[in-house]
Amino acid sequence: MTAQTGERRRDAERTRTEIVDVATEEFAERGYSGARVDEIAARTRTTKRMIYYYFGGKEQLYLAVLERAYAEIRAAERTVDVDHLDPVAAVRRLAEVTFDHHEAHPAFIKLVGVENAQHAKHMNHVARLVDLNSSAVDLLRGVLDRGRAEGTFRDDVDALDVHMMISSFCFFRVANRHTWGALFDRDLLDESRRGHYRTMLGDLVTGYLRK
Amino acid sequence: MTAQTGERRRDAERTRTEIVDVATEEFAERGYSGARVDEIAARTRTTKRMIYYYFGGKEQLYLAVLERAYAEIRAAERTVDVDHLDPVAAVRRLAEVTFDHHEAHPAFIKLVGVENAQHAKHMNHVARLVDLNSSAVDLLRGVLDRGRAEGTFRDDVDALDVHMMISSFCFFRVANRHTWGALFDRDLLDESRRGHYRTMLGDLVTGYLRK
DNA sequence: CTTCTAATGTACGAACTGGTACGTTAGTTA
DNA sequence: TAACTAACGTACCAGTTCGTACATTAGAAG
Repeated sequence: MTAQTGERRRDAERTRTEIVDVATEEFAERGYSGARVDEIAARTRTTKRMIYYYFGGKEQLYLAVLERAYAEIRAAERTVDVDHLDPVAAVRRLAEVTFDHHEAHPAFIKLVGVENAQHAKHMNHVARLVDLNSSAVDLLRGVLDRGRAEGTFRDDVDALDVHMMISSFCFFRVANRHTWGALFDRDLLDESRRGHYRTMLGDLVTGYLRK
Repeated sequence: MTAQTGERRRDAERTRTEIVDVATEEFAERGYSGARVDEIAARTRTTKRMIYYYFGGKEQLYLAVLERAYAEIRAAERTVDVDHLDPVAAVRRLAEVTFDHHEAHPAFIKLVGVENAQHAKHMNHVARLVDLNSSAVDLLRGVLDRGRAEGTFRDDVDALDVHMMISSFCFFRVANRHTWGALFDRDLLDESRRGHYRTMLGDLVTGYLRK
């Protein structure tokens, strides 16, 4: 309750946050079973004991990591404003935001991969996540409705399918960067090709939607 | 050299194959560090000792798994014949073959994820893989050339980019099945939606390519 | 200043896990 | 049938890794 931040040697909140920060990197990089509790502790200014003190165990720590990662990305998505754009431009804008998100949060992408590798069994235990998650799709649905009413878009498309189309392109580019680089000698995240792929995604989606 | 197959108690080739079969499932399901050598051995008709006898260690076994998985999928790709189809139909056919492949080989998809999680560091040690891998893209490039010559396709598209477009859609659907199911309550592999997604992919790609 | 507790650190144990030393057997060859 | 080798099995070790018992301290409360 005091204001002497920065010099306190005991700060529960700070310790918790730091543990989750480091754990996010560790789990993203090595997977659930590959991640080492000792390693996470070592890269923190505190000790392994604190992980068990605050979180209870490796699994609960992973849960905390997952929950925070999703909460962050959904919060960012909610800030997008597309109402002042025409439907085509709005869809393109949404695709670009998703594109940028994926590029800016590689650790998140990796966590999604880790969670899928475990059949999403942890995610089901975090009820809060499901509530958070419709925001991006809801935005998209609104835009699609406008486009249909206007007569610009075909009217047999589902918002979730379009979201999947966009996500898959963005996800793949980040997630499979390494095998793609090894097999085809092309770095999908090379800065010089960034604009090209961003435009390509927009063309792809709007092209599909148009009547 | 004898012909008494089926009753031999000692069959090196059979033992090797069986180990790789089981290891493929184990590595795909649990990841590299999550996979247990003891578990692989237990699910085989032989013992852990044989894994070390034939492969040398966990890492070399993983390499053998990876190499065989890629060899299989590339071999299947090579069998596609698109020369008798017009460019648009041929592209659609290639997309569908990729789509079907991904659906039929979930273990392969998971291995790709596992390998990317490790920055594809093992793949670089399997030189044979890189040679194998251009087949799908070469086929596609030929079709794109025909389409351009014919005037049907835009002429600013790269075959590798189109291949990426197709792969990303197919990959995502299989790889992220579980988180998608948990977050949006939609099973991307549900049989009743299979045809829908297959058509959607074809529309998407051919729509993008057309002038 | 004393007391009390949340927060923190140290040291260690039990189970797991990759790997190996050593012995055995099937099947081939002379 | 005797000798030889590839193929196989058992038992075990050494290092790792999650988790915990126990001791300690910072800082708030009275």
